[in-house]
Amino acid sequence: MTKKSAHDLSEGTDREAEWNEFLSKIVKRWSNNSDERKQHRSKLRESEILEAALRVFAREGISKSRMGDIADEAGIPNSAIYDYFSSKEDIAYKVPISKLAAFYASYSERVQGVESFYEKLYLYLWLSVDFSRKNPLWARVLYLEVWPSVALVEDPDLRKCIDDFSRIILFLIREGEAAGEWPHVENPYEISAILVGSINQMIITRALYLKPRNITKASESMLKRLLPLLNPYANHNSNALIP
Amino acid sequence: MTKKSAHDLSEGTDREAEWNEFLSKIVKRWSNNSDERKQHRSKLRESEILEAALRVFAREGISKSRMGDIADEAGIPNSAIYDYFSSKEDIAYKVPISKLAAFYASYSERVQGVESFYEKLYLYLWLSVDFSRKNPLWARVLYLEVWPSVALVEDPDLRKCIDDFSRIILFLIREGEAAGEWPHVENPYEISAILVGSINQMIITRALYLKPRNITKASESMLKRLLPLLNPYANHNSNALIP
DNA sequence: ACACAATTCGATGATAAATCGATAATAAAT
DNA sequence: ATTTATTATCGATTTATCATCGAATTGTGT
Repeated sequence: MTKKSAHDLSEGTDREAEWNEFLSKIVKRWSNNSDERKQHRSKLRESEILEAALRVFAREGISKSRMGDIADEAGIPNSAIYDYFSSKEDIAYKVPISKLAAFYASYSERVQGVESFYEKLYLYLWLSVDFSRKNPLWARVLYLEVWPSVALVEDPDLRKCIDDFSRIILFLIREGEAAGEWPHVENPYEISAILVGSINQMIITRALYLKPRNITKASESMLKRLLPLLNPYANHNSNALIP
Repeated sequence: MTKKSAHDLSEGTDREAEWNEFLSKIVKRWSNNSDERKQHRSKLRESEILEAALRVFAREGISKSRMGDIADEAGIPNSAIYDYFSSKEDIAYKVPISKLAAFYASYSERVQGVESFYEKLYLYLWLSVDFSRKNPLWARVLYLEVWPSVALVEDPDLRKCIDDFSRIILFLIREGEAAGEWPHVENPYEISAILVGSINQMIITRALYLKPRNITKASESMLKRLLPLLNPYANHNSNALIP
């Protein structure tokens, strides 16, 4: 701790408040999507199309998926898709956003009560693996097709939504440093790249080859190797954290 | 070293020979592509199309690139492309293969004389960054569009070619262990995923945002952090290695 | 110079994305 | 309950791009 201990409590609370605001902004930004339709059946159909598209994209890959395939999968005529989405691109981008929003919301909920920034960070990465395990079709589309090429993408929403993933990590690294949980981080981008790259690589490998079989265990092992890079001297023990 | 020292030399040589054969097989497999054309102008045109396609893919992204764009870029009529490539997919996959082959060849040459497996591994990863720095258009297409989705790809050549990238790393990890350069590696796939994922994440970030500015320096810093994961106790110094 | 093979490219067909407007379903107003 | 206005649906059509084919052109060996 480099801070004066007299200030620790209040500063800690401020920091906590700042973090909560930061996170809830992100959650809110992506939560209330597509509330523009007036009739109920319409909202229903929109999400049906999204889900059908997800299945088709995961099966065929985005580029080989035809609008007709999606329409067939949803049991509607081809042209009906265009009543909801302006183009194939449009639908390809809204599919991942809708679930990534759910991920942010889920994390926001589960991180409540987690005290240290180390554990917040651990939970974040752990949950991203867990979420992709529970949504394998989505993971396939997002990690194999959309994420890598996000900058080629024109849709600014999708881009922001994915950029937020790393923004959260960088925020946590900085806050943990400010809170004195680990020493000064020379290059937060480097450690962030290591964390995101390694975890995503594991998710990708799993999506492609079904290896490692038990990705939860594998990711826990990996995180316990990588997070100590933040503080090589401390001996964090987060066994108790993960449910 | 756990080996009997009486055998060190001969075993080392065997190991070296095995490694050389392993590597040269990979190099050879991808080197002599497309020597089927009889006339010289034809070979020339084929590579002109490939280069034009690379420029267009890097500019527009593969899915938005039209065959007409590639034809215009190469200054030839649309249909001429089909004299060389069977489809848009076909050309999209041959573009990355041709340069990845050059990377393997380049590594094979430069690794000659490098003694330790630690240094061989360091050089490999370092060179992959350097190669992408020198071929930014290719890096953009390979890392952002082709690599992640390689398993969705039907072309078995491309898939094998990219799988070889990780195979080399795994081979080096195992050989380095067998040679006694580091202790038993519990899960080589984990460390391989960390190395590949982190380095690729850096290359991707560079391709997308031009950050970090000096990717060579950044990758050296990253590798010096990550490779010690192989042997937390030793103090390798590879400063002298990199030119 | 000739025959033969390799290569080129414009015309054309096939496939899939995207549009449009007539019709149907729902909600709102009286 | 009936009419009216709004919203939603879908078949027919248009547009764009991929891909093919074969006649014309160019290069090669004798």
